[in-house]
Order: sequence, then structure tokens, then C-alpha cells
Amino acid sequence: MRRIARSPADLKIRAVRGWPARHGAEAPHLALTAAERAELARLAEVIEYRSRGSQIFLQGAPAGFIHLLAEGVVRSYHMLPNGERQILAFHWPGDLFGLAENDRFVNSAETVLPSVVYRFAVPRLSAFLRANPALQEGFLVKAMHDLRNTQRQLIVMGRFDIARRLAAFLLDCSGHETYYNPGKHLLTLPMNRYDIADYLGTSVESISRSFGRLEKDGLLRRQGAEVELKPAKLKALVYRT
Amino acid sequence: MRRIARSPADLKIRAVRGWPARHGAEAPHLALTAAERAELARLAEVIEYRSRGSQIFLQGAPAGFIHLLAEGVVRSYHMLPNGERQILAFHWPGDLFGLAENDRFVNSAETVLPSVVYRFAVPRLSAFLRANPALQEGFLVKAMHDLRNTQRQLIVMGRFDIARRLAAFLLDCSGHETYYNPGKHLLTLPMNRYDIADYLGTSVESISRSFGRLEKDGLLRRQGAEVELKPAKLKALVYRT
DNA sequence: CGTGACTTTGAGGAATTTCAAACAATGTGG
DNA sequence: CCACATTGTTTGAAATTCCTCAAAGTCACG
Repeated sequence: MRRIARSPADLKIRAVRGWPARHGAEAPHLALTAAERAELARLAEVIEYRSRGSQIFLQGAPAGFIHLLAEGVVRSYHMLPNGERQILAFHWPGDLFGLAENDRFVNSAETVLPSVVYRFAVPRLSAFLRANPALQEGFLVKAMHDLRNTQRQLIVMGRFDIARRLAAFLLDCSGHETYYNPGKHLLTLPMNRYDIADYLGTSVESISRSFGRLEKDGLLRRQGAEVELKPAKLKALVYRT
Repeated sequence: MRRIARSPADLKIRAVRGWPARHGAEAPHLALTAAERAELARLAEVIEYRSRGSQIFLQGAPAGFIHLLAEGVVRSYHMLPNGERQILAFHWPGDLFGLAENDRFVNSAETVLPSVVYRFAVPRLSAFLRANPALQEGFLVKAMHDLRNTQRQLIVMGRFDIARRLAAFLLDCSGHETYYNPGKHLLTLPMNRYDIADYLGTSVESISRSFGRLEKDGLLRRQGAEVELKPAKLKALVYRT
């Protein structure tokens, strides 16, 4: 972990409004003004994590900060007393993370890849948001965006079998163009099978078998560390029947 | 469905801050001023649903409103193309509901019991929140509260077997004193077994068998429509091992 | 008192987990 | 640059949980 300088240009918040402000195609990121970005960047400490699996914070620790991912991939997870791990979300650039309850982090966060994080002290950020209603509205929009996504995941966990969960997950990942080549339909998964299993509420073995099943049925092809997707067929599995 | 007059006194928002504003015991509801309550009540239309199972809105319908439950119990659920239903949340008085995406409701909502709902037109509410940063902060706090709860449910669905899911659910319900007598440990469940099954991602039969299992193991006793809980034993099952 | 909605029980079958082990990829020190 | 250790992935077989189908029991209400 190391503090570095960074330009406000890459500060962004990934969220779409549920109720669009104006109609038409909805941008995947909030429209922040240059001034807002600069101010936010000034408030934050920028932290670079140089390796995979770096701890960003631990559940139960005093929670004085809000985190915004600038670059890389992060996992938020919760450990149960028996050692089981449930990954609650993978975070991509533009995502906020680090929910608290009673001033303690509810979950832990670790890098999946080397990452860069903006870290905001809560009191300073709150004060700033109170003074900037437009930005605070942006944070509200982001929270509702995350709520929608978490609810969607709840549907997946409640009603899909493992192969279908995996298909839904792969389609989600393919929404992040840094790791997906839409021309060749080639997905480079940044996380390993254990991560996927702990995210989808199952075991590594079941994930591996589901990959096998989807491959046998022609919905994807494993190619070393990469996966060639057949998006139409995957969607048919996820959304039909 | 009927529109009725109602006093702003019962308008409340159920949420605890993750990062308490001041230290000490955290109130279970946001501290709204009388003026804020009155203003909000003035903005809203009050709708009374006189029977169980009344549709409040349907997924896919144009989403012009935010809903705030004043009285009763409501379920938010999502229907899959094959007719399966996943209940995403039960709402209690003080809960906001009705998430949208692209101006359409993502989920449906129905009353579980006769209920009273404040309905806010989105443009008017947004304008009002923009002009009242303190209230908008309250809505942000509420959204993060709901996000925490949804994540907790994700842990339950991802890592708990059915009996443990049920135990966790019953403990959640016992947090609502309208339906729980803490002296006698007597819980009056407002929803039926189908609702519980569709919330916990399982079948009615499994719910029934889990009730049987928990009863046999002495964690609860079924008494007609009510359930006598042994909270300590239920917590031991949910939080240990 | 009958009817429909809700709940419980039983039995067989399917999906998934668990345990074990082999296999593949990756990185490190000699 | 290779040998070896480590991490990550896949496969097999047995055990378990849960689902599905079927049916009986229970409750509330007109």
C-alpha cells in the first residue's frame, strides 16, 4: 500500500439513474462537473495497492472512510464465524464501497487485481456533500444503483441453479470492457474459481463442473485463462424458461 | 384502494446510520423535524389498501412514484418468465420502496396486510430533496440501510441451509414489535408459508419441514397462527459455527 | 357445514456438497 | 533455466440436502 498523486480526471462514479433526469440513452457514469471532480479529489487520499489480495479494510474495524475505486478490481466479502466466506460484490472502477454499521465496517475488502483507491474521511465527505446537494444526489443515485444490483443478485441466488448463476455472472462481467473483447467475445476473468464460488454461494467444484456443462452445451469455450462467450446463448439460459 | 386524509405525525423513515452522527444509542428511525414531516406529507398522496394481497404496482409499469409505507406490511417481489417468484423484501412502516430502472418499476409490490402508503411523484420529491439537503441525506442514509439489509440477506441465501435461513428470518421479524410480544416471545407472522418460501429461495414444503425441525430441536413452538420463539437458541443457530 | 386456502407429511429423485486425488499453471531459489 | 513448491483447476464417487409430486390434515369463512 502506497499513497500516490493522481489526477482528478479518472475520478468517476459508476451508476445509472432509476428515473432518468432526461430521456434518451442513459450514461453508465454520473455526470460530474470538473469542479466537483477536482473538489472530491482534493478531499481524498489516493492509495495504490500493488499486488493481488491486498487487504483494504477488515470487517469489524473502525470505519472512518468511504472508498472509491479508481482502477483495478476489488471484492467485498463477509466472513462467518465458521470460516465460510460470502463475497457480496466485485467492485469495478467508479464503484463506492465500505458500508458501515455503528462505525464499524460490516464487510472486508481486498484487491482482486492491483488497484488504486480514493479514500474519503467520512466527516469531511459528509460535510462536503451537505454543501453540494447535486453531488449528494449523485451519491443517492449510486446507492440505489447498488441496491438494484444487490437485489438482482438475490434473485439469482434464490431461483437459479449453479450453471445459470454462472451464466448470469459471466454476462455481468462482460459488461466491463477492460476485461471483455466484444469483437472476439473473449472474457478475461480477473478473479479465480474460489472467488466465483464464494460470490455465487457454492463450491469451487460446482463452479468447475458448471463451466464444463456450459462448454459441453456450447454456451462458452474455455481457453486457458480466458473464456469465449456465446452471449446470445448465455442470455437465453439466463432469461428464458 | 382509496385515498384518505392522514396526519403527518405517522410519517417516519426507518433507518439507522452506518456512521452515527453522534455517538450513543442509535434511534431506529431518522430524526425528521416537524416541518420536514409536514412538508413531505403535503407532497404525498395517501393511499389506503383495505385488503391483503392488493397490488400497489407491477414490475415493468411506468415508475413515476416513490412509496413510503405508513402502516401495514408490504412485499416487493420479482417474477421470472417461468412464473417463479422471488420476494426481495418485506416492508414495514417507515420503509421506502419502488426501485426503478429506465423509468420502469423493477419489481412488483403487494400488501401482505391492509396497509397505508404515502405516494410521492418523483419529480416533485426530487425537487424537494434538492432544496432540503438534510432530508436528502436522510434518504441516502435510508438507501444505505436497505443496502446493508439486502447484503445481509445475500449472506443468508449464499451460506445458510433452509432451517438456518428460517431462524434468521424469524429473528428479523421479531424486531418489529407490532407483531412480536417480547415478554411471551410470541411472534404473529403477517405472511404465509408461501411468502416465506419465496423470500428464502425455497419451497413451502421445505419451510414447513424446517419449522418442524426447529420445533423438534426446541428452538420454537408453533401455536396456531403464532410462533413462540426461543431467541437465544435461534441466535445460537444463526450466528454460531 | 362445506369450500377453498393454507399447512403438513411422505416418498422418490435430482442437484449439490464433500472428500479425495489428479492435473495444470505459476513462480522461486538454486 | 530447471526442479520443485505452491496455487489454482478439474474430475470422480459417495453422501446429503432439497425439490417435486402426491395426498392428507387444518383452518377460516360464507
